[in-house]
Formats: sequence, C-alpha cells, structure tokens
Amino acid sequence: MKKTHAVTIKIICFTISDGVLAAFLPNRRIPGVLLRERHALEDEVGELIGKTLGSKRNNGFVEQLYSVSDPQGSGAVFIVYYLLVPSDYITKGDTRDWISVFDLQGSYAEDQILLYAIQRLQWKIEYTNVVYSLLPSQFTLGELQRVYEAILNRTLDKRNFRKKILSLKMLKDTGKKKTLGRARPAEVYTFVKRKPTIVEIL
Amino acid sequence: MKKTHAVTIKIICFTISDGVLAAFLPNRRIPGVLLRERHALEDEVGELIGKTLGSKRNNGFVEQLYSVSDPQGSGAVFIVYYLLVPSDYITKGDTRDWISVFDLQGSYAEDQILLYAIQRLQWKIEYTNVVYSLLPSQFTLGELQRVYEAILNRTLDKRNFRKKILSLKMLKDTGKKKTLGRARPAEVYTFVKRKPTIVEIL
DNA sequence: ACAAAAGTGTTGGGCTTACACCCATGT
DNA sequence: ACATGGGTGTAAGCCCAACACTTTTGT
Repeated sequence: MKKTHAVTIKIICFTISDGVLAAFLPNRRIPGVLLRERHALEDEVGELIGKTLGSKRNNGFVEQLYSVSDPQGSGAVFIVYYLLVPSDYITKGDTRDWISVFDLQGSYAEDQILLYAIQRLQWKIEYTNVVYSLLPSQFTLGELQRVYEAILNRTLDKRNFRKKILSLKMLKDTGKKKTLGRARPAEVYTFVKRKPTIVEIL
Repeated sequence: MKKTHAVTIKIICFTISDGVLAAFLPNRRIPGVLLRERHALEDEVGELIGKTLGSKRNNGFVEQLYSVSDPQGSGAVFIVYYLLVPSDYITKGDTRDWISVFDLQGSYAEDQILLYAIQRLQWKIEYTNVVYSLLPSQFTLGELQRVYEAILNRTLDKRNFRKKILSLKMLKDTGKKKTLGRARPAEVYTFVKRKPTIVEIL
C-alpha cells in the first residue's frame, strides 16, 4: 500500500492592466505544474512563475491560498497560490490570456477558486502594503488609488484615501514631481518597505 | 522521473479546558497521518480526528491552515488543519497531552505553527460564529464570554461583550435559566446556526 | 481659455471603550 | 448575612464617510 500522491502547484497571476484587475488564464485555466520529487514548494512556485510569465526574477508578492484534493477521487493534491506582478513585468503569453476578473460569471470550473483569490487579495490590501508589488518603484497617489480601485472594484474618495494611506506611513515622499497628461504635476512617492508588512490600523 | 510525494495531514486540536485554550500535542508534536492513495483530504481529516480523539463523529469546526514542504528537502508535503472540539467530547488520550497554548515559549519545532494557528483562530472568532463548536448546545453568556477570553487570552468587559454579541443576532434566548454555583441564575442561550457563518459587523 | 487631474478640511454619525452598582441565588 | 456571578446604561473619544472648490499644467 503506497502512500504517495501527485502534487500540482497552481498559480493565479494577478496584474493591473489598463486600470483593471486581470488574471493570467490561458485556455481559461489556472496554470499549474507537477511538483517534482525532492523539491520544495517555494522553489517550484518560482519555476512556474518563470515558465508562465517568461521571467526568472520573482519580485512579486506570492501567497498560498489553500490546498485541495481532486474531487474526482484520484488522490491528486492541488496547492493553489496567487501572485501579484506589475503589468510591465510580463514578457510571455498572449495578451488575450489575461482575463479581467470582474467579468467572469462563475461559468467555468475554476471560477470559484478565482473568486476566493480575489476576496483574499481584497482583504490583504486593506491591512498590508502588498500593493507595492503591482507598482513601479516610483508612483503618484493617483496611481496608487487606481490600483486599489481596480482590486476593490469600486471607486474611492480621493481625500479619504490620501488621509488613510499617509497616516499609515507606508510611503515616502521623494520630493520629485511627475506630470501625467495635460494636468497638474503630482507628488512622487515610494514605498518605505518593499517587503510584505502588516501596517498598523492604529 | 517520478513525481509523487508523501502527503501528511496534521491537525491541531483546540479545546477549552478549565477555562484555558489547550491543544492536543502528544509528545509535544502535532498529530499527523499519511494521506492514503485515492483518498480525499477531508476524509482523512475525519479519520485522523477519530484516531487521535477516539471518536468517529465530527461536529467540530475544522479549518485548513496551510501547506508546507519538508524543509529538509525530502519533498514530503504537510497540510495543516486546526479543529475546535468541546472538552467533554474527548474520549481518548492522556490529559497531559493537552498543552495550555499560552504557556509555550517557541522552544519546540512546531511552536511557530501553533502560534500561527492561534492567531488565525483569534481572527476567526471575531467575525464568525465558530465558537459554537467549543460549547454545548445550551450555555449562558458568561460561559460564552469565558470561551472568548480563553482564546483571546485577555479579559473582556462584560457589558460591552453582551451588547456586541446580542447585536450580532448569533444567539437565541431559550427562556430557560441555569444556575451555576451559588449565584444568580443566568439566561440560557443557543446558537441560531450551528454551521460556520460570517456574522455581519454592520 | 479650457480641459484634466492634483491637492486640500470639516462635519456628523456610528462604533468602541471605559466604567459602577444592584440582583438573585447557594451556602 | 455574605459570597458569587448575572444583569444593566451612559458618556467620551475615535474612526469613517460624505462632500466642493482651488491649483497647476498641457493643449
């Protein structure tokens, strides 16, 4: 009686593309790889990211969602992660493989997993700084707000947003300014820490 | 090149014993079983609960914590759960295997996992009704409050606690009264739902 | 000059916290 | 009668949500 199992790692890659939260779903499936023998989960996650996104570096935020066994009874185990990458980081894959997640209707098998991943992400950005992994190192408060709005799928009040973010001391003012389009230049900020950090809600 | 792995399910059993949050840790280890081939995770979780606690029924709340691969590089995978059981439900195992969790000092290998499990549990009881699985079907507000205090490891204000709990509409007043020790009899309540439910925080 | 995004304060309501005394029973 | 836990209300502070106008630039 053997007790070994095929273990598959699946990763939902999120990015913000054209101001919209999108997930990488070629053929409408969440990409996965079999965990090789004598390999650690974290290493394989890195492998899979490289394979699907065409990049070896991994500076995005990764979080494990949960593990499930195959409902068909094969005994196969799936371990699901999600990942945040800035859109300019993507070098591989068809643009059409990126699905705007708030369009999906629950009609595909894996949509429940996606919906759960979105919820987890929405919770996470409320009390951590993980959005750093969706932004370039320098950005404006407007750009940051648009990232939050894309993930939360609703508009936010500009003044309240700024008050809250600045009170959390997540950001550092560079003193520089940046002009986008034909409008007043905006103050440029960077994140104090580019590592996942729980920010005090006071 | 085979791609199969030993998958071990581990369960941290929590209970409230003498007003203290305790975990079942025989030999100071988190109990586990190897996942058998062609078996689903949930079934094996039930098995493990029966084996370790000596009961086939499982009416406790179970939640998956996360999965890790063996840091030694063996490729083994561990999937960790935690479970809430009322203390009178336990029929097997030495009383001394139940460790008061706020006594532990991080000196054992698995203490980090335990600390994380406690944190998850603390979060969970703040916005769900899962404490039902630590209580008999009928109980007083005082008993409920002592469960919360045991898990959160701090005292709570009696009046504020009652206001909050009652406003959440988790409980149903039975009209009955129950007297504990030499004191005024207390109103007896039951949970409206004995299934995990997210309660509105308004 | 005008369009477009940046920047800036105040107010009201709701929630959370802190806090002290009387009540009903068992011994 | 006294010890024990049950039961109750109010006030202050804090956080969140709503809301409108001026500023600076590009065209």
